Amino acid sequence: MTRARKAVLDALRSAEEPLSAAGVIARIGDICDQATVYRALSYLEETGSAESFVLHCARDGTERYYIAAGERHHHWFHCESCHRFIDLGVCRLGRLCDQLEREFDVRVTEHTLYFSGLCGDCRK
Amino acid sequence: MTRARKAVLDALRSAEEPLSAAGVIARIGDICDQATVYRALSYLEETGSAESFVLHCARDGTERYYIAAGERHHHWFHCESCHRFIDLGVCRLGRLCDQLEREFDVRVTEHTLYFSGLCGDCRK
DNA sequence: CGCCGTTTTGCAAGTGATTCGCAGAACAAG
DNA sequence: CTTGTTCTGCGAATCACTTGCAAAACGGCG
Repeated sequence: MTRARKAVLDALRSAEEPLSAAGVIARIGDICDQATVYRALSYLEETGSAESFVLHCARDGTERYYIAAGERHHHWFHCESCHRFIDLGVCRLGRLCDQLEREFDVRVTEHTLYFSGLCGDCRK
Repeated sequence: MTRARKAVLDALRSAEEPLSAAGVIARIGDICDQATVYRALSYLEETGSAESFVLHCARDGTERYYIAAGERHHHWFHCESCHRFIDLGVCRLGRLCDQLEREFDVRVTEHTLYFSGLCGDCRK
């Protein structure tokens, strides 16, 4: 693993929430170029060390967010007010996926799911 | 409802699947300008006549897809081979949303969910 | 119907996120 | 150390989408 890729993976691991490319660059942009960050993120995803999803948020626009891959994949809640993410724990769609595969005769290889709204703090 | 907006809404209604802005423009680009299509899509979504989600696909890249709003919102399956969408029927996440709201003390105002993989035809 | 203030449109240029081309740097194997 | 391969930085390009602005369409109302 090269220096740049390691730095990107470390950034993802130490973040407690999904990071956009811009987020990664904000953290380690001094270590390597933004093109390198993008390439490293693609590489990490291709090799299974990271996962990503595309999320649109009013403040930051549409960006792809990355997370270091863990044992099992998680889903996230995004607060539209403070723009933090809350980890909703491991995926609960296993049964639904199976059911849909049977019901619609498809092979589901991946799914994208996230929730947005207001977190407890911002709702008060 | 203006001519352009009506044309865009008709395009969404007559499509049996989510359309990207490019898809709409392919259908009615001769009637109005692409900027108008984008503006009309935003307008339709703001006023509740359409819904959208952002999907990434290997062939077409990352685009926002729109559907004419029906009684209840649906979720979709996207085939990575023929790039067609399959309507998976109305949302089945009601219970899960409620549960997550209680479990994590959040207010879920919207969610994004779609599945990708291979459809029955392409799997053969 | 004609006038006037508001909205919408077309066109062209601008943004923001992401990707690419290319030449030099870092590596890996022998 | 040499050589072939992979990775990086830098700058330019691309893609999806947005905006500024002037002309066109619309909506009331006298």
